[in-house]
Order: sequence, then structure tokens, then C-alpha cells
Amino acid sequence: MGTTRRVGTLSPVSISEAAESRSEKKERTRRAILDAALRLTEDTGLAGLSLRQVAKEVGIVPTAFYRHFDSIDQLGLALVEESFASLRAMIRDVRQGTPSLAQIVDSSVAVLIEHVTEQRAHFGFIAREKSGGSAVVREAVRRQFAFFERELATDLARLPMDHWSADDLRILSNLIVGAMITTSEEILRAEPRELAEIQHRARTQLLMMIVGALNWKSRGSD
Amino acid sequence: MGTTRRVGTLSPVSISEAAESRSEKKERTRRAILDAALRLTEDTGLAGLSLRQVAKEVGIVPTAFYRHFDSIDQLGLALVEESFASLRAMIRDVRQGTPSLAQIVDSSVAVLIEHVTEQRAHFGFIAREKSGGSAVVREAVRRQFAFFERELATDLARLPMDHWSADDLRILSNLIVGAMITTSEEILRAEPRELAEIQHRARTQLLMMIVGALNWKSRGSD
DNA sequence: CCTTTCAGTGAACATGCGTACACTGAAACT
DNA sequence: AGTTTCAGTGTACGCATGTTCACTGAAAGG
Repeated sequence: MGTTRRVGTLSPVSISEAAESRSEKKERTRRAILDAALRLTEDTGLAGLSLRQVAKEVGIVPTAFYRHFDSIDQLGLALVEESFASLRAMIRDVRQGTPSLAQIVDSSVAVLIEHVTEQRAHFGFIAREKSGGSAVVREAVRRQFAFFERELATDLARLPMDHWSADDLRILSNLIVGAMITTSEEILRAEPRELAEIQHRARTQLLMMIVGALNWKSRGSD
Repeated sequence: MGTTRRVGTLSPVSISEAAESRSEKKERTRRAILDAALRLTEDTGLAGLSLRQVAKEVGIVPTAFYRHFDSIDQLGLALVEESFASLRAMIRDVRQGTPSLAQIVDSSVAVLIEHVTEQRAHFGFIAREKSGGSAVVREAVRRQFAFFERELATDLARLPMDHWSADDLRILSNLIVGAMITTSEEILRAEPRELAEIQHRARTQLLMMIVGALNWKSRGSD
């Protein structure tokens, strides 16, 4: 809690402890605003979030908000950025060592559930604002998902699907990402005791999709 | 436009034409409110919809709103009901004569695209409020989807998957419904020229899921 | 040491909100 | 014909909103 890290171009006179530079203080307030927004949007969505509410929650006067963000929309964009950083961290975890197909599936689902429950606020924010009230925030979320989908497609290319076209990989990737989003939303609204069932379902579904994809080319238009 | 249909327990004195009974007038206003709400939520979501906005759009004084709905939430529930009626009509279309598997897939996707583009407002409303601001409306949407998912599961039981358990059917159904929702959202934000691509993708994905399901049991845990 | 920077203050504003209340006038009922 | 019902009116209220503006005081910098 007692961060004494220094920042700036040159170190000042020599401060013993517990002091806080101006930029540190500002950063702390900024974080407090982001956290307050994340907490408050849980009930109402970003659309129902007011500048004054956030300010009161943080403990600053409404006008001070403008020192950090131009508008609620800009705050929203910052939260999109932050929330997807969370998501990317998750993917990094999944990528570490993935031997057999069944293990890929298992670990992917396990990691998904773990991250969603740990980062409820971020995932909830994404889920809500994906179809939320602000056009600019909504668009930002969609761009991130599109980016994400492309990444998964390149990952999938490493599976034994050599002859697949880039288009087909994108289609499968789109399907999987969609299912992942749906599962995340289910995790968010589930009670802890339901998680095992959701995990089982997600595993099965992911396996169905992959098995389906592997058997699909050979079948063609049945 | 000139509806002269009579309603009530006994027919009145004999009205020549263009007259409107009290209940007819009320119903017309109610519809106007629902339509206005559907139009206005397109930008902001139900959370950003105010009673006064709706009233102004309809051309009544704000307090008159209460003659029709207790609150915006109640309005929301009525819209959920109406929107899902739209969805059910779609399913009825799909069920009519479905010979081969490939044809089921083709016609399902075609009907989905057709209905979503025709009923943009309703599908858009569902997509938004699925994760929207009002807890009671959100819950109503989710119940409808759950109901829907169960129905699809019984439909799937008629496919050659005799040995499948009810649980497995539900899992597949959940996956398909999820993909259908995702596709609907894509249709809603797509431009007309992109529809062909979306249709192709949805067909492929649905086929992947079904093929995957059919091949899944035989494989087990690979 | 003196000046500049700037996060946060506090009062003021116009506007939009939900809702209470007493009302009107035409349709519906007896 | 006389009475009741009720969709819609109009006013008024207290409250929350975003944004403006001039300000303060401590940290940063010359």
C-alpha cells in the first residue's frame, strides 16, 4: 500500500518516505476513477453512468473529473483498453505448452473460467458494452474482438488443418470466439456451484466445434 | 389505414365509418408508444430511454404514459414479449418441411437473415437488452432464450442422434442458439452487401457444429 | 527564492428527469 | 337522459445531470 516509487526526469532533493509526487497522486486518482466506473457500470451499464456519480464515489468534485478524461466516452475507451489487456493476458496463459488436442481444449476452458471469475469487472464491462449505449465504445469493443479473432485464426493454423484456407480458418475462429463470449457471459451470471456444469458444457462445445471443423472438409456439402 | 372494426360486449347504435372506439384508440396509442420506444432505444438502449422522450415522440403529455405502462421497465417487458414473438414466427418458418440435413442448414440460415433484416428493431432490441441496464428486462430476455434453447433441443432429437442424452442435446442446442445470436448481431450491424458473406459463414458454422456433434460421440475423448 | 504549473475546489447555470395532483371532455354504460 | 369511466391535459415540484468559470494551494522548475 505504501508505494514510494519515484518518477520524473531528475530525482528531487531526497524524500525519506511516504511522500507522493504530483504525477503519482494523479495516477492514483485516475485509477480510482477507472475502478469506480467499473464498479458503478455493473448495475447500469456505461450508458447509465454519470460523471457526478463517479466523482462522488472517488471523492472528488465533479469538475475535477475533466482533469483526467474529456468525457464519459473517453473513460469508456480507457476501460475497453484495460479490459482487453486482461483478455490478452488470458490468451498468453493458454498458449503456454499445448500438447494434445484434448489438453488444449481442457486447459483453454479452465483458463477461461479462471480468468473470468478473477476479472469479473473487466469481462462484465466488455459483455455489457459490446451492445451498449455508446456508439464509439461499442465500436472499440468490436474492433478488439475482430483483432482477437484474427489472432486465434493464426493459432488454429498450427493445428493439423494444413489444407485449410485463410477464410475457413477465420470462420472457425469467429465461431469459437463467439462461443467463448457466450460462455463468459454465462460464467458471469452463474453462481459458483454452477461453474462445474458450465465448464463441462464449454469443453464439450469446444470439442464439438473442433471435431466438426476437422471432419467438415472431408464431408463437404453432405 | 381506416380500421372500423368494432369491439366490446354489445354493438352500439351503428356508426357509419372512420369512427374509433375508446379501446381502439387506446390500443393505437399503446402501439405508438411501443414503436417509439423501439425506435428510440436504437441509439441509447433501454437504459437511456426516458419516459418524457417517448411521450414527446408519441405526441402525448408525459403523465399520459402511465395510462399504458407502470414504468419504463414494464414497457421493456412488453417489448421483450413482442420481440420474441417475432423470433418464434421465424422458427415456425424453419420447421416447415426440412428434408436433408444440408437443406435444413441452408433454409435455417436463409430464414434467419431474412427475419433479422425484416425485424431489425425487434432483434436489435433483444441483442441490446440481453446484457442491458435493467435487471428485470435482462432476466426476461434470458428466460426466453432458455425456453428457446429447450425447444431447439427437442427439435434436434429428431435428427439421427438417437442415442444422445437429453443433456448432450441441450449442450448442442446451447451452442447453436449462441451462434445464432452472434450471427444476428452481425447481420444487424452489417451493410447489405456484406450479407452474402455472413450467410456463407453462418452456413459453414452451423454445418461444422452439426457435423462435429455427429462425429463427437464416436470419438469420445480423443 | 520566486514563478509557473495544474489537480482539485465551489458556486452557479440551464436543462431534463420522474412523479403528484387536480382537471377535462368524450365515450360507454345504466 | 343522466351518470360513470378514463385517456389525455397542464402545472408544479424537487432532484440530478453536464458544463462554465474564477479560484486555491502545493509541487515542480528556473
